[in-house]
Amino acid sequence: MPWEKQFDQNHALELAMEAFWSGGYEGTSMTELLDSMGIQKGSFYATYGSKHQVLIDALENYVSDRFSRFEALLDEPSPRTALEKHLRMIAADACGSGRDLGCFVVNMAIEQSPKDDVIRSFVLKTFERHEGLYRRLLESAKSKGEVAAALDPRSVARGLLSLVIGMRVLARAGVKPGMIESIRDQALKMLND
Amino acid sequence: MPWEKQFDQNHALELAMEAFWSGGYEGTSMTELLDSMGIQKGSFYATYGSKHQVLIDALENYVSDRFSRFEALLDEPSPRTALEKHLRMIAADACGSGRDLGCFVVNMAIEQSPKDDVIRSFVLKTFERHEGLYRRLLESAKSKGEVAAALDPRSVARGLLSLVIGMRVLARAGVKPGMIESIRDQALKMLND
DNA sequence: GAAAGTCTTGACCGATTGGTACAGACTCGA
DNA sequence: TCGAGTCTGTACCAATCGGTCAAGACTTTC
Repeated sequence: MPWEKQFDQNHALELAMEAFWSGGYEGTSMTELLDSMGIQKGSFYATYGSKHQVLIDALENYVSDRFSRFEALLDEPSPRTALEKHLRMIAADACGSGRDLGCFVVNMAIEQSPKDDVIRSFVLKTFERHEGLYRRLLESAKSKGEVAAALDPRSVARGLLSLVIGMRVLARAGVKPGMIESIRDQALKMLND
Repeated sequence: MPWEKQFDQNHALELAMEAFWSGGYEGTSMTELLDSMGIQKGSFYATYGSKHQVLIDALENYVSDRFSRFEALLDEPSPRTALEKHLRMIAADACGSGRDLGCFVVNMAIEQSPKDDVIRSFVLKTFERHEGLYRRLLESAKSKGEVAAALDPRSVARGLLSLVIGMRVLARAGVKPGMIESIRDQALKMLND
């Protein structure tokens, strides 16, 4: 049939994600959002339905993109090394150019979890998934003798998750890289007991 | 002179704090804010000047209230026990009735730090103050032989801060108490190396 | 080339935003 | 008792909020 869309839907969604990530959901007005996406109101509502739906779509894209890389860690030969690499990467992210963005999921956990059930359950699911990844890596490392036999994978996984979340909050708040590096070191130390 | 204020200024500020804490700054409209405070627009602007100023005042009250209790830990005979008590208290808070509030400072770090310089520097100062408290407690514990001589107070202090921040984020997101307890246990373990 | 169908544009909507202004209620000192 | 001075309640403000809709631009199919 006639006339393809004049803009790249996925690309516009990506731009929407960046806008929400940096400015928050309520903090990003439709005007700002449309400017960021480079499309008009009509196209927006025809394509995505609502501001809220775009937030959901953007969040899902964000998470699936991140996790596709995270979960590749499970295939690496040394789970401990993989986990260490992951932690270093997260810390590097929290010092890099986008450091004051923090983590999109964490930002939404704070802003929207208490008022929006859809966001809340998505955020909770994502945190559980992240914890589960850490736990499986730790279990695997344990079975290979790469970490102490006494280590409790579930508890350490949760500790790592909390540490990483805190790191992202601090990065968005604007702390200096030295702070992030200390936290990374503590995260690595957590694998030792 | 004439006519005292018909409402308790400090009490109204306390109510404003609760509103911002739960709903965020931009997420709390003037209408909601005034309803929460139980006063009228005229009184509000005559007394506090602006919505923004009330946020600052509320944040400062929140922090000074919390830290007056936190810093009392420095006077306790056993710094390690004091720190452990503090961590248990924070964890209990994150499981208690106000668990889905999270931490007001953390919430504002996410929402306003990147857009508001006043908030940003206040938040950073507060995080540094919190880190400093942990560090002093750890130094004191170290000098008393309550923690290992090899422990790096600065690094561990930063790890604890990050862990606690993560805990509050997770609590606001709505995780089950078991998660919080695991994180608390990891925080306590961090004192052991 | 005309009909059919999809896309973009921008005018428009009522509601709500944070903030101002002022009339009137009130309490004080003289 | 009567200003003087302060507080409260509310009408009002322009601006912006998220969202709708119809007119027209455009590409395709017949």
